[in-house]
Order: sequence, then C-alpha cells, then structure tokens
Amino acid sequence: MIRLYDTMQREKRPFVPLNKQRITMYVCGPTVYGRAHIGNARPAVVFDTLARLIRQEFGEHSLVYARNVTDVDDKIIVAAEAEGVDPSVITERYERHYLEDMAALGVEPPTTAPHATQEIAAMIAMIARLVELGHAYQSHGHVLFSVPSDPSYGVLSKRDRDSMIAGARVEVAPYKRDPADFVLWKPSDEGVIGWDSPWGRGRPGWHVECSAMIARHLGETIDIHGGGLDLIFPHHENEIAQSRSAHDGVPLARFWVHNGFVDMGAEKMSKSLGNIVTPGELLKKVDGEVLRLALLSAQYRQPLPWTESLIEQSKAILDRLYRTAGDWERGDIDAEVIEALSDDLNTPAALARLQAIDDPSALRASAALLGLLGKSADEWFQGGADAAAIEARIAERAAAKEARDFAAADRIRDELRAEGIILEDGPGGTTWRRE
RNA sequence: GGCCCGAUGGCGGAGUGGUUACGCAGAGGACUGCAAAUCCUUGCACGCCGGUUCGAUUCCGGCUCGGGCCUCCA
Repeated sequence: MIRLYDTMQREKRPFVPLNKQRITMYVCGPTVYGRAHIGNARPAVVFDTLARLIRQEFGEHSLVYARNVTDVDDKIIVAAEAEGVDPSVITERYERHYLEDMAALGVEPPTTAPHATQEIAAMIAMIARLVELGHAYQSHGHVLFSVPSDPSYGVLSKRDRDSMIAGARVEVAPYKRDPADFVLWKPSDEGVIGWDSPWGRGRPGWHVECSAMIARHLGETIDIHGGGLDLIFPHHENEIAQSRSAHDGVPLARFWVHNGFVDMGAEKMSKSLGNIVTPGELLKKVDGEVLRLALLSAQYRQPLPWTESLIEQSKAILDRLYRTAGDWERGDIDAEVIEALSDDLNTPAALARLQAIDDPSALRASAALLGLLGKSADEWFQGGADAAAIEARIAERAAAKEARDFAAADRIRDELRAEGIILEDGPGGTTWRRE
C-alpha cells in the first residue's frame, strides 16, 4: 500500500488509483530556454522514483506518465532574439541537453512527453470552451480567465481572493477585468511565433498548456499531478481553475504532490538568484548516480541543502554499495525497501535499509527501484581507466615488493594515486579502482 | 501585510508518547611492510517557554529563528 502526501488535503493518505490498469501521472516539465540546474533535476528524479514504485506495485504497464516540454514561452522568445535564431533552435538545443542530463541521472523517459507547440489545437479548443461557458473573456486581443467566475479558486494554495488582492504585488494590466485574472491567449506581434485562432494570431499562456495537454493525453481527472513547491501558486491553482471550469467541475487531480527545493546556503537554488549549479558541470567530476543518490538523500518534500560534502558522502555510499553488489544479477527486492518507499517515498529510510542488505542480488534489485546500481562493479570502479597500463605498473610494484624495495613500491602507488588510481593489496594480490 | 512549511548530534538525515535509525566525518582497535579496503568498538542531538500526561524530542498553545509563495521559477 503506497501512501502519499496530498497538498490539496494537506495529509498523507493511501494511494488508491482510479483505474489500476491505467494510472495517470502528470509532472510539469522544463521550459527549454536554458540549461537545467540541479534543482530542476529534483522533480525529475523524484517522480521517476515514484513511477518506478508504482510500476513495481501495480505492474509494468499500469502507469501512464506524462512530462511536458514547454517550448513556447516569452523567455524562449527573448533567448531566440538575443541569438538571432528561430525559437526552435533554442528549444531543440536545450531539450536535448535536458534529456542528456536526465539520462545521466538515471531518469527514465516518461511514457509521453507532449510539446506545447504540438498541442495548440487542444489549447484553442479548451479556451473556446471556457469563453463559451463564461469563464473567459476576450479583451484587447487577449483572452483571460475570469477568476471571479470560479468560486472555488484558491483551494490548493489556501488563498482567498481578498488576501490575494491585499498582497497586491500583482501588476494590474489594463485589459484585466479583475486583478487576479490570468492570460489564456495573448497576441503575437509580427515576426513573433504565433498561431491563428478565433481571437487572432497569438500564442497560449503558460497555464493553459498544461491543462489542455493533461486532458488530451491523460483525461479530465488524473491520479497524480506533480511539480515543484513553487508551482502551487499560481500555476497549479490556475490549472485547477481552467480544468474544473472546462470539465463540469470534475477535479483535475486526486493527489497533488510537490517536491521541496534544493538550497544553496539558506536560499533556494534558482536562475534568478544566480546561485545555480548544473548537472552538466557536476557530471564532469562525478557519476550521475552520485547526483541521483544525493537528490534522494532527503525526503522529497524537505529542503535539500546542496554542498560539496553531500556529494562526497553520496560517492562514499555508492562505493560501498557497489562493493557489496559486485557483479551479481538482480534478485528479489527487499520488502523493507518497498515499505520505506511506500511511505510517501521515504528515500532516506530506503537508502539506510539498502546499506544494511548483505545479499548482493537483493541489493541490486532493491537499488534498481531507486534507480541506483545500474552499472557493473567493474564499470563503476574501473571504467574509463587504462587497465593495461595500470596492470603493468602493478606488476612492476609487485616485483619491487618481492625485492623488499618498499620505497620503490610506494613510489609507484603514490604515482598512480596522483592519477586518481587507488591500489588495494588483498590476500589474492593487488586490485585497483578509480578514485 | 496575507498564506504555507520547517527547526534533530561536527555535518547530512529518518523516526517515535516511555528502551532515541542510518550515513559521512572523528577517536580507538584488528588486519597490513606501510597504506587502502574491510571488520569491531566508541563519543555526540531532539530551538525556547508553558500546557496535556505517570511520562514529550514526539500531542496542544505561544515565542524566537529560518525558508517558501503572493511576479517568471522545479
């Protein structure tokens, strides 16, 4: 029995899918205008792990997992103009980087990855429906969602309209009837990416992209909607408003699952704060599995402080796990690992249990549920090194040891150490591994 | 200002109404020519003030501090 914390109800409760044969999960994916940072990778890793758990529990083909790609957006337009290229150059480049980074972190591709630019018709249809029902209106070339038309607006973020207005950091655009109204469709100037619509040439607002793609690919009500904590308001609140209003009030998602931030110092990591570190940089020094384990070292709803020491610890843990796992095949998954993950994805408890498993094949199978230990031990410890050259030095050192010339033997060991190769003398002779 | 969330040992991080995981780092030991790896042993904590209770780190209230959202944001 999987239990999940639902942001809507603010409680942990048993996850019982609507349809066990077709469980639906949607996670807000990247807007592809720049390199992802490690904070962006957290939801990808977290929901990848949840997907693995759901498949373990309900069957390999039980889950339809959609993670979108936002490939039309004002930030993309700005980036394209800055480089003097077509927006598709930007979006294709950064989507490719994103997929490479996620693959390195052991994130399996979602079942489907809808692209906003391929779903414009569905968005237009949804907007038209909202206009028809009186939940949206046209104004100065824009189409806006009428927040006052949805009495339940604010249920997810627990905000009422008065306090939102009291907060009043929202700039009131002249075309809005109500300060809280948000854009469904906006006009595109000449030369700016756009599509023809009943309201003129333009492009969709961000929020409606997700609502339309969810309805088209997964259905009106999905089991799980995931994303970062910062998306609760306004993005997910707006998705709820649009989808409920367009779909006769049926709920958009049965479980709202939000991950916490990766912090740098006391603050969250974010592009606007300029304190980001990217998987691309980190992967030059450490294996993606180290980063994945680091991202899973705290429960997903907790903040995760990103430090050098976290990376070192994660590496040390993986080294030990690989030593135990050796080159064994996967066996049965440890029940306690499943139990830990089933408790709202308690990955720290699962990792602790992993380190206590001494049966190598059970360890491999259990680690795989967390997306770890995907390599052979040889690949992990020796991959990428020049084995023949190292073996030659080891033979040289063995001869020196035989002659009781320990100074010469130690010199060879130190030289290899400087190259990042560690020697270990055991009863069966000397073995080596990368640092 | 409004709404949320958090505060656990040197660090990371679970969990629990009463015997307080686990990891990293540290200390000691075994092993080793010396190391490394491994194994054994070991010290270290539950923000503050009240309340409920036989008993609270765990429940309730207040406070302090930190963070997030209210604008793009994983």
